[in-house]
Amino acid sequence: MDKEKKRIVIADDHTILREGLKALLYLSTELEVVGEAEDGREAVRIALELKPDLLLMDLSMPRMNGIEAIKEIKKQHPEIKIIVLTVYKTEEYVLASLQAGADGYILKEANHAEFLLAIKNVLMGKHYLSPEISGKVIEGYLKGQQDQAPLTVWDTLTSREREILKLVGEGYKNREIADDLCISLKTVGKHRENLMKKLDLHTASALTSYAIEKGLVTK
Amino acid sequence: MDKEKKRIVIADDHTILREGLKALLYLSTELEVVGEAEDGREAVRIALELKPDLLLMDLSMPRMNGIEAIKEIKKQHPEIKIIVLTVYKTEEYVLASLQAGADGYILKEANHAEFLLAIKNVLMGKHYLSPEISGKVIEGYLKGQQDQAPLTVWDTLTSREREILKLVGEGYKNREIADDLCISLKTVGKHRENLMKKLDLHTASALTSYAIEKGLVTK
DNA sequence: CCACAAATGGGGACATCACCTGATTTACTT
DNA sequence: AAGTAAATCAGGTGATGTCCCCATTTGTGG
Repeated sequence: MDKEKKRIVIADDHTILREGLKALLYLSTELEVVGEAEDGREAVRIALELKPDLLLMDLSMPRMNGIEAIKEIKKQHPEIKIIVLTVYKTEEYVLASLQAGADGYILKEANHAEFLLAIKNVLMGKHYLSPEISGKVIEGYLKGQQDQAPLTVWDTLTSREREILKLVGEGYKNREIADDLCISLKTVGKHRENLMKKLDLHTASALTSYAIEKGLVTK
Repeated sequence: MDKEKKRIVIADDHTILREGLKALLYLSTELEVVGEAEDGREAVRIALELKPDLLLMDLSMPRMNGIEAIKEIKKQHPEIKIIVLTVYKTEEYVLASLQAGADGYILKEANHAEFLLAIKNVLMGKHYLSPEISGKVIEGYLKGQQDQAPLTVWDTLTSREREILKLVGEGYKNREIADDLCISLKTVGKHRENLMKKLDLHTASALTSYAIEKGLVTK
């Protein structure tokens, strides 16, 4: 096909999985792993820097979850193909991933062959969904077209607020969050303030509690 | 060393991880993957059937968890070496694994080199624990050998401290906790201080996080 | 083009908390 | 009877967080 190998980046917080995938992809003559990331933010940075052909992305990662990372990357470089590689087989994750711009969605219970098939398809510009989930997604996708009025408090949060909430939930203090996101301490405090107002919570602990309850925290 | 390759079985519910590990181990001339299992029950069956030199075991698997599987296997064939490969880095899992008879414990965030090192050590009859967890565990484990006393940090907490921790986890502030328990604000602060010292945590959020993780919060 | 929301930041008052120094009382163990 | 751990409380300092005020920039939709 191509003379050049396709350049791939792997984003997953489990090093041993990344190394395994590398070894797996190393067996292929058409693919080459050029970078790795162990959290969402790093994934965005590496993707924008290396501009790989394909990005394999886990969903639950520290610091920034996969969905946000996908949005960020796709916004700036829609040509970078992204395949979600996760354990979640429920609709909400699949839909959220697709809406964020993912080109493929495969489960960690997939085998080598399916894995390569997904990569091949996505690199050719097609989409790929694991057979286990494709069924339920299509109906949900079609159904989700007409109605749209969930509007829970959760839905009123901006993506940045969710990002801060996740970090608060992981126990970071404002100073650390500010340094991590390269924004002012005041801004973090402001987001936190807005979060507490929207959620009607009044302590850091309550925010943490909420974040964990919402499944925002990886750990 | 040996003329024959060491025979290894991998038990993990994520196929892609198993395949990745196989590819990784395939690079070694001394190791050979002879079997796989995707849940605990299967792991027991395969292990007893193939009697491998080494078993790599995930902890969270369908049907039967890794701990139970380890106990079962070790009961019948103590000579089969078992390394736990998991995402959990909390003491309780480590201790439970060791008590069940595991010979090694490594995290999925370990890299290739550490992974091979662990395998090599365990195959030579030694034990191996990931550096990230070895510190806190070794003391607790060794200590737990002679005297029956505190096995985990958790066990060093007094009942009052657990009571405060629960309330912290539910998002109450010190003033509220004090009123609730009819004690001084200072006393609540002291308990919190002791808790943080014992648990090596440094923010209210981190305490909350810990409390929830420990299942202390009902809600 | 204008309005609005989202994200960014600053100032400042005040509350809360983290972390240290002590202390006393009670109760259980040796 | 002495020793020890648990639980209670006090004082203090500096860090952190809460919650108001305000502003600017950017993008998106009417």
